[in-house]
Amino acid sequence: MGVIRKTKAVTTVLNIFENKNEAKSVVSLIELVKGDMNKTTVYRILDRLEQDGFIHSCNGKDGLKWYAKCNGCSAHKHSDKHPHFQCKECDKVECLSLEVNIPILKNHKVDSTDILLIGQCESCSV
Amino acid sequence: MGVIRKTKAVTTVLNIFENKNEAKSVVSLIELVKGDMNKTTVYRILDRLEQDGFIHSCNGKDGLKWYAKCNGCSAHKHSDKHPHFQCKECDKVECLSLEVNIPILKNHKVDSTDILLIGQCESCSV
DNA sequence: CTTGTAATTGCAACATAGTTGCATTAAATT
DNA sequence: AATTTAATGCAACTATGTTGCAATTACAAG
Repeated sequence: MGVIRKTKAVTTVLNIFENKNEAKSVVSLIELVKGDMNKTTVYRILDRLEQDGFIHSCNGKDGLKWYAKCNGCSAHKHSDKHPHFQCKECDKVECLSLEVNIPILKNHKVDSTDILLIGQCESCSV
Repeated sequence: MGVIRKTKAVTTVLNIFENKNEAKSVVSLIELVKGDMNKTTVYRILDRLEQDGFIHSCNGKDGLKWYAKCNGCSAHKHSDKHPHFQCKECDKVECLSLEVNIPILKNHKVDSTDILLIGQCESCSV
């Protein structure tokens, strides 16, 4: 299941993440590849790439989904549980290499976390 | 600015939060008061109540907005920066009274956090 | 290199969440 | 009771994301 074919569209999307190690919102990705492929295709490629561990997603402050390249992930082991930062001025999302330790909750099984820090990025806090 | 009038619609929404101290998604609120008021009104009332510190919002795992009653907040001081928990089975959102301490980030001004723990709630982890 | 098949894509239509403008209604102040 | 202005309803709209299906294409097998 889940063979990923190296189509032109997949290559295009992968290149975007390879060339610049930067998180991208789905909306901006669709805009970026407009003309090369359909928005449906973008959604489907992102799903596949995420399932196979090439990229990971997080929710931005406005409820929009962002994607970024994974470091050290595969379809089997997803080690990308890092927090993210979003600038409230320019909206840019960054992956943070931080450990945030969450206290154990009784009566709850926690199996993932969504941690987003919101504020001003370096360029915007002048 | 921002005078909140005690209209029938506002009272209805406030009662929902007073009677049961439980987070509600906007969608479920609209459904709950269908017949009593328009969905536009629901969105606008939620905005006003949040601005005035009666309720606070958080983003669920699917990017949907959830609201819950504030404890100890006002329009001037918003002390509700607690994390939330969402059950991946039943989707229910709970406020957690936990302190999660975030390491200081150099080059970033952090002024709020969005922390969502995802897993199984008590009723669903049988 | 050709062929078979299953993954991938495009497209149009749809679904859902949320917003806006404007005319109407109704709190609350006098 | 009259006045003022916040609040509401409604319809139309925007944006994000999904689905079904026919057409295309990667790629493995011969």
